[in-house]
Amino acid sequence: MPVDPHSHVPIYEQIVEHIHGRITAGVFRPDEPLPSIRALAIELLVNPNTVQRAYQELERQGVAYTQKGLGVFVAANGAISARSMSEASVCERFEQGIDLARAAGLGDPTIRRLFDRSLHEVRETSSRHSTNGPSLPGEEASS
Amino acid sequence: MPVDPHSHVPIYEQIVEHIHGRITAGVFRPDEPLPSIRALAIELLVNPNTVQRAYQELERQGVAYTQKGLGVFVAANGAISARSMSEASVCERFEQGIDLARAAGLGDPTIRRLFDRSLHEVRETSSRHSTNGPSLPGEEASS
DNA sequence: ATGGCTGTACTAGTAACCTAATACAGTATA
DNA sequence: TATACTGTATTAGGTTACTAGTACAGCCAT
Repeated sequence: MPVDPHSHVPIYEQIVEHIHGRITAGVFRPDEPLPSIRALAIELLVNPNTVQRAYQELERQGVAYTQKGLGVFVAANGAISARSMSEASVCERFEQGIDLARAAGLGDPTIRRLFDRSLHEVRETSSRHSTNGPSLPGEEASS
Repeated sequence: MPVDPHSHVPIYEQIVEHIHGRITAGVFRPDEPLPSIRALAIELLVNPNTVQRAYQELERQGVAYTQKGLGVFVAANGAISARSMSEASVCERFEQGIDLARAAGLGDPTIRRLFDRSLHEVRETSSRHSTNGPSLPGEEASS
């Protein structure tokens, strides 16, 4: 449950990005159901309305589709869509950091050094996310 | 005026990070005055109260100090403080991106590829920030 | 058909961030 | 002293994100 209520990014967006990651990683496969709104709300200690909003966003993106009374399912091309959305989110964060660094007059070598430092720190602190399995088959084929 | 009212990060924090960058880059030097609250509010098209909040935060961090009736000035060790705060902000963004990427099952090579792509894209789009001069003496000495 | 799931919809309330307007206090200069 | 800058403080109002509670509607198994 990687949701941080104190983050500046809205919870529903965190959920959307979380689902993107799960689909990209192959945890949720096309035509398989996502966790029910209520179940995920309980798991994340979040209001069901917040989860619903996230699922609406996923449907708007074409990553998922809804069958009333049955649940929300991963779309046929959901894996591809989710992958590109995931990469976009990642790059967005990277670009924000790079913008900040450039504004501070930092050069590319320094920026790369900071990135490497972050890469190593996250490795040490990566004892969270992944509620069902700590080791997953890491997809390794960038477009 | 790099302030984005539509961003999820509060305007006052954007201002704080902006000032950090200016001090780190040597635009604002120790014991020199920062722009007045009202002047910066006009420049950024923002409410003076928002700028005041940013300046309060800078003072709380020890980056700046206030002399009532005179203005807000860069602290003696403001450059060092601002530099570390800038780097922390940059790394925070990087770590957010890395967390997202790992949650999507992406491996280090892919993550580095995305980072390089971001680095190049920002270079092309870097025709903003820096209100007074496009080229500044780039500090190049990381701790 | 009843019960238990699913998603959907609506209203109300809270908190954070920001805006707006105003008033006050300290400092410098003419 | 008057003026014009500085920062400070207070009150009110708006928007967004989220919470909370409730009610409704579709699907399915018993």
